[in-house]
Amino acid sequence: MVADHHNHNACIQQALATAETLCLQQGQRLTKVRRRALELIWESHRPLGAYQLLAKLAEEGFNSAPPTVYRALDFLLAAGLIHKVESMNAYLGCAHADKPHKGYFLICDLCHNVMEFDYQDIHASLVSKAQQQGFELRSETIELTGLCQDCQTQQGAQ
Amino acid sequence: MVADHHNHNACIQQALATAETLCLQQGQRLTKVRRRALELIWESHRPLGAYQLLAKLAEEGFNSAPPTVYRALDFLLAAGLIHKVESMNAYLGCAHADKPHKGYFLICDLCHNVMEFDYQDIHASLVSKAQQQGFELRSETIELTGLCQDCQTQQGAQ
DNA sequence: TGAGTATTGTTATATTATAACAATCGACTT
DNA sequence: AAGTCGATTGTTATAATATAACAATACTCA
Repeated sequence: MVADHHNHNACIQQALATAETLCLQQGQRLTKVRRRALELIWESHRPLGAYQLLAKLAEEGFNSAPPTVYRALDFLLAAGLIHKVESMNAYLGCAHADKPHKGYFLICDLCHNVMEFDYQDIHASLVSKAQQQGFELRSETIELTGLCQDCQTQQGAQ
Repeated sequence: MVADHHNHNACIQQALATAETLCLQQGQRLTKVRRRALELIWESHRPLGAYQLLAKLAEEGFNSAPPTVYRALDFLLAAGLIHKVESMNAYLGCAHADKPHKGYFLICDLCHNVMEFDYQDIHASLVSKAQQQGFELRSETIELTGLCQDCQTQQGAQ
């Protein structure tokens, strides 16, 4: 069981509402399976693997073949509603889908919770670093692992 | 054909020599298959997939079952002689194996060449960012994609 | 209603990676 | 030189992640 640091239900509802709005604005269709996939990803609150998600969808009567889940994931990624955590092959709800941004993550090696963090200055450094080498930046994968505060405390307590 | 921006042969020899030295110092054995794997990774000069590497090793008479290549890769990763590019599931020679460091990469979306870049200030920012959230950093995955200078030029020329 | 596009269903397969246990090798001891 | 023990490699099987290709259905809009 994960401690509930916040009202997670509310943050799921918020994310879904944002998703509805964005899709409407952009003439994209948030179909049943896409919507439910997004909701399930948010419910997990830590990165969810494609096949874990597929299993949950299957339980609810959705088609259980891989393309179902990968199509939903592709859609949600393209819409900026989720991020892929490359180092885990797993997917995570994006907390700021309304403001296009890169996902910068802190991933706990023990509890596997993930925090998205702010990055304006780091982003600027990276862009300028790249420019120095004549490189035109398109995407950034920033995934940091280590121990979150809770897990440090628990380790110390043992 | 890739333009030869430098004497790549020399840089492979350098890398192999460093590998020999490091392994000796640490009482690790750079066996035939490990040595050849490292050499092949360097020869490609861009990230090489595990099964691509396996195929090359097989051509040369090494065992052609997956564990062969994954064991070699695990060894080389643990020794800091190569990096894994998570966003490509591919492996790359480490240019500074003698100084422990994280791999920070610029990856060209077109030619797939990869540049490792320097990062002291970015590293410092990331550590402090993490600390602000009570997070103890262990590993960093920094993979930037975009267009390298050559590919920008070629695109413009078309 | 019909035509055309987007979405989903379905089957098959590609790609990346690991588990488990047996055989062999190397380094060191006696 | 033979014995021992741990590290390395061989071998078979399978897990985990992801995509291709084409058919069927649903949605949109004229």
